[in-house]
Amino acid sequence: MRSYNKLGEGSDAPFITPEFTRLALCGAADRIDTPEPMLATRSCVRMTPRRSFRREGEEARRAALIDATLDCIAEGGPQAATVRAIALRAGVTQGLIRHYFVTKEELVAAAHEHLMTGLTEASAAALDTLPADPLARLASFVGNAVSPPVVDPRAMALWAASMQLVVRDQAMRQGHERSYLAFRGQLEALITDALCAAGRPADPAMTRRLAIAGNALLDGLWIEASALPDVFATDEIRATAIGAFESLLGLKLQE
Amino acid sequence: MRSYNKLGEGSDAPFITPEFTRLALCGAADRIDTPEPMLATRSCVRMTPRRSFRREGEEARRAALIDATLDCIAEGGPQAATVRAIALRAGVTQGLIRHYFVTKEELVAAAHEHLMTGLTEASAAALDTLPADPLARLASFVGNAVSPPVVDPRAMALWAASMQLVVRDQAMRQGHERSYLAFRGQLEALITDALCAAGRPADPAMTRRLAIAGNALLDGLWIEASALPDVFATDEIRATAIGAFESLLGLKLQE
DNA sequence: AAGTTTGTTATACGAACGCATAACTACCAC
DNA sequence: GTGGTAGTTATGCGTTCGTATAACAAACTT
Repeated sequence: MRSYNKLGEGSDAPFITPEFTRLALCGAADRIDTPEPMLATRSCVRMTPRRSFRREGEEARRAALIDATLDCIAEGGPQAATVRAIALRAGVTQGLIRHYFVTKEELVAAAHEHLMTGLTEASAAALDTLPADPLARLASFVGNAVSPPVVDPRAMALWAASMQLVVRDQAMRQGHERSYLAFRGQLEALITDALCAAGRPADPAMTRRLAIAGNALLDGLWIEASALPDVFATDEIRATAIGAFESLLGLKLQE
Repeated sequence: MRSYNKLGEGSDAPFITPEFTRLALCGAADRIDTPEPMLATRSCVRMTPRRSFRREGEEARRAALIDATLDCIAEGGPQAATVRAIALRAGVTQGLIRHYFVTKEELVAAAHEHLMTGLTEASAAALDTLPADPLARLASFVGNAVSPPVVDPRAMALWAASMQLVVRDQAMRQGHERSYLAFRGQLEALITDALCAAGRPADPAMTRRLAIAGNALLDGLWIEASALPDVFATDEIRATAIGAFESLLGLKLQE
């Protein structure tokens, strides 16, 4: 009857194996609140056998917990990332979280840092796969930034969750500023190269302003394409982005 | 000793009057958990007199509760918008929320709708105060969209909170799509007028693409200016936005 | 002025939460 | 094989949460 909170919210998710289901039932034992707490564990036969487990390395466990945390936040927002939901998703019991993170807040912070570094690293790594010609390079960079897999509802949800923290928490804001400036710096370098390749002047004040505007354009298109995937065709967003950059720079980036 | 959740998070906020403080203490009565629940209320003298109150109209109460909800979300995210915090902020006790909204979820939905309609209405009303000349009109519209008071960390926090819901909830997504298209439509009309005033062709396919790009540019600049107010000077963002629009449209919007 | 209505307060309840800790067992050294 | 260690599970605790409902009182009716 009472259901103000989603009980067993993930019980029908595809990743829930039978073992996890048993865990979920098992983990709910603190709700049963038995008057006699069954302290005679020695002589009492256990109805449910103790869950078997394997010892994983510390890095593997931490990574699994961080991934599970991000999954929970992406799916249900920060309030859905409870220690029980995270543990269920990571395939462990909730007590283990305390073994690797002294507090849940610390786990969330680690997850956020993992997310941010992953995004900037992915962006940097993508540069290597871009064509060498500066104009085609810029066009590819711009097009990729507004196409899948960069455009992704899950990433968008995580980004929105972190933005809430950014406006409130100074440390978060500093981290966000760092990653923002890093991305904008990449874009500015590409713009400078493209202008030079076209034999156009590349005044630093001008490229800075172009990078600010171009970055905002990419951010906005990324958000709208991720949040409203049905409103645009993928190639429409891509063509719009590249066309806008052509107008901004006064260059023809593609034929 | 235990403080994993912010108890009395707003107890030092300036809007907390002494009366509210008493309410906060009073409202915590369900923690005392007296063994005998003091049912003899008739013969028992009340230690704390019953809080006096005034009957407000339904609209006033609903508006106060909605405002309080938005304040809570803006300050501490969705998880900070508990019924107790909302009621404290609205100057009522928590039971009253149930009298106007059958569930907290309904209150949050009403708050979100109020936020969205307020934003779009403000944007539409601002059109009336703009200059009549189409080019100056577009320039003013663009500049205002990336300057205070539109640029505002509180609005940004609320927007980020709602975006989390947008990617998850279909009804939210439809509402977001509506308001997005409404704003983009305004911008497209301004762009069309500006192009015509300059004697330039205004092909619908072209103005649509310009509106998509221009909207994304404004969104991105608004987000970055709101989230990182220290990175930019206000007039830098403004000048960047107008300059970018000049490049996009191939027009001179200001001298 | 007394009675009625209903907006509002006060209190209680069960569920879920983060955290703490005891019990257990997989794995390693020897 | 036989401990020993520590990674992991199982369980409990106290708090806060959303919701439910009884008690009260401000405003309205007559």
